[in-house]
Order: sequence, then C-alpha cells, then structure tokens
Amino acid sequence: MDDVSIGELGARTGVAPSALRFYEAQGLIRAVRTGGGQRRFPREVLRRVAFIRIAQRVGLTLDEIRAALASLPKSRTPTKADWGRLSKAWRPRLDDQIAVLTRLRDQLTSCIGCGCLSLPACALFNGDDRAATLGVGPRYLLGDSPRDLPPARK
Amino acid sequence: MDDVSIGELGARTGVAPSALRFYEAQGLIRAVRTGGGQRRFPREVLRRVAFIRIAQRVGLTLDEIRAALASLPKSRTPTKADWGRLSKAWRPRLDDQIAVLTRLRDQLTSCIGCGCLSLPACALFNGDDRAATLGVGPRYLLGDSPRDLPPARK
DNA sequence: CTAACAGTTCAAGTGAACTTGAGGTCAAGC
DNA sequence: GCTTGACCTCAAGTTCACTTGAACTGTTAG
Repeated sequence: MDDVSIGELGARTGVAPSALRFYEAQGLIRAVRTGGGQRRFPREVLRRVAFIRIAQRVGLTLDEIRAALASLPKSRTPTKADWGRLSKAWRPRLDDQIAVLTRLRDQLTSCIGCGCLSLPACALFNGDDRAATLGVGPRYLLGDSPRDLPPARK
Repeated sequence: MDDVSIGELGARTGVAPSALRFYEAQGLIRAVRTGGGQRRFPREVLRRVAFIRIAQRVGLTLDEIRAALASLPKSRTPTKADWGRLSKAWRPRLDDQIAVLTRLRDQLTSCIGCGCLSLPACALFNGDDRAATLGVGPRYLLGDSPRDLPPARK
C-alpha cells in the first residue's frame, strides 16, 4: 500500500535506479507491478538493499549475497534476528581480511630494503594470501592457483 | 647475456606469459628482442614483476603502479633503497584499509540486531568509507558520490 | 486533459586486468 | 636438417557490477 517507486527507493538507499533494476533482474530484490507495469517495492526492500550494499563493502559478490538472502525465511518478513544472523557470518571474513592486510603491512616493514624481493624465499613474494583479499573485481585476477614454485636454485 | 625468456620469467615469478606480454604492452616492463623477435628480459625485470604483484595485493591499479615505476631512476638499475622507498609509500594505504575494515567490523558487531539497517541514522549504512576499500575492480562500483541523504522523515 | 517527469524494456557499452584463439615463426636438441 | 615445443601478433572474449541510450509508456499536478 505504501510501497515505494524505484525512484524513491533509489533516493532512500542511495542506489541508482538502474542498479535496482539490475538487482531485480538478478533476483536479489523483488517488486510488485502497478497496472501500468511500474515497479512498486514493499518497504522491506529498503532493508534488503541496505544489506546488499553493506555486504558488498564486506567483499561479497552478488552471487554470494543472493545465496545469503536465499537463506532468509521465505514465508515471513525477515526479523532483526534474521538480519543479525546473516551479518554475523561476515565477521570471520572481515577478521581474515584484516589479518591478511596486517600481515602484508608487517612483512612490508620488515622487508624494506632487504633486497629479497623477487626471490622465492621472500615472505612478501610468497604471500599466497592473495585469494583472501576483497572479492570485488575480476575473480581470476589473483585467484588462479599459484604456479609451482621454481626450484630454489636454477 | 643471461636474459630470460618469457616462459622462464613466467615460471620464476608465477605470472602467466600472457600477463607479462600485457605488462609490456602497458609499459610496466621492458624487453629486448632476439633476432627472431622473441622477448628477452633482463634479470632486473624479475624484481619489477615481483613489485607489480605485491603492489596489486596492496590494492594499486596498474596505472598507479606504472606511475610508481616511472619514479625510479631511469639511468641505472634500481637499488634496494629505490624499491624500499616505493614500497614504503604503501604503508599509509594499508593502514587506511585496515582502519576501514576494522571500523566496519566493529560497527557490525555493535549493530547486530539493532534493527536500524536501512535507516539514515545507522552507522553501518552511512559508512562512506566505501571508496577506501581495495582499488581492484570497477572503480565506479562504490565510488560514485553518495546521494544526498533523504530527510529523516518523509 | 495534458504537460512534464518518472517509469518501462532491451541491447550494448564500460573498465580493469587479463585470457583465449587463430594462424604463423623461432630456437634447440638430436 | 628437422622436429618439437616455445614463442610471436592481433583481435576478440571474459568477469563483475553496473550504466547508457533509444524508443516508448505511466502517473500525477495543475
């Protein structure tokens, strides 16, 4: 009844209408239609969109977010507890990311000027933490399996 | 003289030959050519490639990396000190990323179950730290300027 | 009732960092 | 000398998360 138009949803969430249409096409949010075919979003969708954006900041892909949203109860409007449960699952992920970056930073500090850069023995160079960095962007960028390390000496 | 082929460079750095060709096309590394037109990389390039990969983990784009590499002395092979200077510049960046993620994690913890998700007052929702997350991937994804917040009440 | 703005679909474009494929050439070992 | 595997170029494709544009229709305030 007090469902909102796509423009209003966009204004209220700070997400562009084109993005909202995209989310609908991807099955992340759902809308009812007016007689004339326009989208009307139930207010519950506001929270859903907020969830999506925050999840993206945590580094989830839309695929992962869709999967998370799919675990919400289908028959009722999700409660605070439901949302809490989902976002709680992000903590380890954030912890990991923080740990990876911290390790990188510390290695960087201890490696500065050591000259080992490029040697298979260098801690920096062998950081295979790469896959753990933020999930946004081309997945195969850093995600392809590390080659076999060449033997230490030619 | 003991310049390396693209295959060997790939094996030694764990970077695919196609990526190395791409880096050359982008002006990140340079090769001399054999009579038959094949690439031969000076050993210095090993370190350069290592630098590039580590810089990517820090979240730099290839554009930024190219700029950083451009600041190396042109007339001599870079020294440990040169590399140290460059990688030192990453620290604040890593510190920022760590701070952003830590803030997000803490807000998440304090927000779980608060039900404010989607309200303009929610700290999580208003995290405009987004632009500070890892620089990999579509830049405009989270980088577009946040819309004017709607008034607290309709 | 109508102007003006908000909405609709669908196909194609964007940017980053590569990868893949086709069609052909080079270098090294036997 | 020849085969085999590594290399070459160039154009096009891939992924993700959208955006843009064209051509058209709905909704609403005056």
